[in-house]
Amino acid sequence: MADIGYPTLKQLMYLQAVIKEGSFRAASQKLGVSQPTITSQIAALEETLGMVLLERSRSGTIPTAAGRDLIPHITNIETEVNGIREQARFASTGGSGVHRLGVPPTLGPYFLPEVLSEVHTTDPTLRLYVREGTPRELENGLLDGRYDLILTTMPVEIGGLVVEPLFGEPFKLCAPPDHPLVGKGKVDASAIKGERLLAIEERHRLFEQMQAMANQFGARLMRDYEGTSLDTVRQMIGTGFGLAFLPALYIRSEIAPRNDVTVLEMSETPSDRDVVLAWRPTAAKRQLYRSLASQMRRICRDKLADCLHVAAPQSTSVPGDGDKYPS
Amino acid sequence: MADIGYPTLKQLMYLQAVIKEGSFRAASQKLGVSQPTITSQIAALEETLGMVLLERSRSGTIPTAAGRDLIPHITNIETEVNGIREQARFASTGGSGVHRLGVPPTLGPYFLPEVLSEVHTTDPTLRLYVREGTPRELENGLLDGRYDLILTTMPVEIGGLVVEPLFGEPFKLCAPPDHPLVGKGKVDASAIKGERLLAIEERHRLFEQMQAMANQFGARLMRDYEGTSLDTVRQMIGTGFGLAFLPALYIRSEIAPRNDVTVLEMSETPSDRDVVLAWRPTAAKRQLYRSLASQMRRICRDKLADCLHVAAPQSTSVPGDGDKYPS
DNA sequence: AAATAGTGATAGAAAATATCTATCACACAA
DNA sequence: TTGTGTGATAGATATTTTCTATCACTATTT
Repeated sequence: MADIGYPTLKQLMYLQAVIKEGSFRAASQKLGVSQPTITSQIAALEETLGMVLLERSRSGTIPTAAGRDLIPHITNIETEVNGIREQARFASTGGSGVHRLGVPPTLGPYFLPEVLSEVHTTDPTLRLYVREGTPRELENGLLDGRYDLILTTMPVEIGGLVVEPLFGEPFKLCAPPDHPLVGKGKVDASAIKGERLLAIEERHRLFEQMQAMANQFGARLMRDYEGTSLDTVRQMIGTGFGLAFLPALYIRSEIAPRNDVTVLEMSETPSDRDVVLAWRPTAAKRQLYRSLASQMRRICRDKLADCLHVAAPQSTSVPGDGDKYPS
Repeated sequence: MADIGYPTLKQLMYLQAVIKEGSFRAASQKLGVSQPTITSQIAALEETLGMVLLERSRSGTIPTAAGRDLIPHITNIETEVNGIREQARFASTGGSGVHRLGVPPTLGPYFLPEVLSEVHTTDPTLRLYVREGTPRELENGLLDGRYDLILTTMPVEIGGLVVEPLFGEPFKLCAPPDHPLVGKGKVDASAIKGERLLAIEERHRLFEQMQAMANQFGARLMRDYEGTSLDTVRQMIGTGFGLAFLPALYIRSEIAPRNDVTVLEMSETPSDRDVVLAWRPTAAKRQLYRSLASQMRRICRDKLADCLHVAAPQSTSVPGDGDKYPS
């Protein structure tokens, strides 16, 4: 839009006040500036826009048709500016606002419900907008700003992020109820040597961990029947397809309340997967994120200690993090 | 809303550009200002609002949650500001805009349809928002800015207005079809001496004119049966209640097409009512209004000369109009 | 008729803000 | 190691905003 200049917000507010008060002097008193300020700023506005906006007389002033036409626009602008200021006010009173949290689908849905209620009670102004993605997607999304922080599992591959350990999540061997190993007490590693184990799809980080566990016990993964989700894997176990290692939070959430799958106890347990919260070192709300991580650890210690190994309360950073930003 | 300051429009536009372009330098190139200008203006905005709005790094910048939350507001403000500029552009290309025209209910509905079509064809950007009122209401409304201009009849009682004569509107005597005077040729004034005439309600200027005409011919107004509108008066004439003087434009619009009322021809005719267009001497668009008055006279001369006495093409001002504003 | 009180406009000075150039410190890529 | 990108800082300059003092005019009051 060529030729026509830009008004300033002050000019528009001065015009609105003159129209409302009916005179330059009344408006100047209302706004706390001098009357010549109002006169000159409105003259400048009229020159910028190329329109006469007010009819001036010695008994006061009324808007022209052109001036009147601007009023709805100015009212809308005022509303938006006050919306901005309201958000600023909200932020200044400690409001935490909306933050986008990325989570893996094999973890988020089984962990977040355990903690978000208390997080929200503690800070009603903090709202977490949760979205799922694979660890690769989560890390890339954190880097390019699509997430503000992510819940993920080690290893975090992109350098330079702040990484706060939350807990280690054990895996447990699950079998159909009529499997020969059920009811036989602790299962030795030799019992599943050569056994074919079910697994989730390869694109999940969890697949690699399932692969590592199978290798650890001399078992093999069935590559012909991969589950698209943990629920699918559970269903396959329940219908007698085979055994699988499943994560503890999933078991607690989706298997413990049922009896279609039996959780076996092994004499030798596979390694935990280490769950962490991560964010950019430049994040404006990094103090808030650190507090959030601490709170999540505490809730895990209070409520989930029987099935998780809660991490020690200190952060680490992945190599590449400079001294510039305290984590 | 205490404490929180006001952003400026430029600051908001700088923030929006940085978020969109992904870096201060790209935004400064896009906006044609130097990069330190962007840096310092956004820092000032963050201080005004008390919020960190951007995460800065050496690879560019992304908005914080607080910064992102401002984007819809800034977009709305930009839209409204461009709406203002669009109106300015429209005005600068000769657009006439919306003007509020006050008219008497005994005249406006019978006159405006004769002229507004051509007025609109001549200037499609001129829109007249028509509202009715009594002459007293019209003059007061013009003074306090509720109307931009008014169609009214003389005398204009408030001083200091610009008054452009349009035409003189004759009155004609109307009778029921079976009245003894019907079919008797021209009616002498003596024929209605002592006759009781119908009239409109007293609050209309027209009532005074009907009173004057009755006095002129030695007749009397019926005060027991006043019509609330010209249509009501016509209906009363048609059902044999009596005679009345009615204005020529009303007759042309509402009676000529019917045969329930007969228009008599008198050897002595009553005075016209003088119809004028009036506006404030300070009106920004007074040149437009003068052109409008000229055009209305010309249309009356072209189309309505058989029933109106069109005024000469020059304006007069009611005493009280200073030399300050050309009319 | 004179004085007073209100209006918006103008002139020039002062204050405040915005923008500039030059340069810095840092990180990353070649 | 060098070159190229980023945002930040310092100080100067330019521009804008606001002020005080006063004007011209009109309407009201005395």
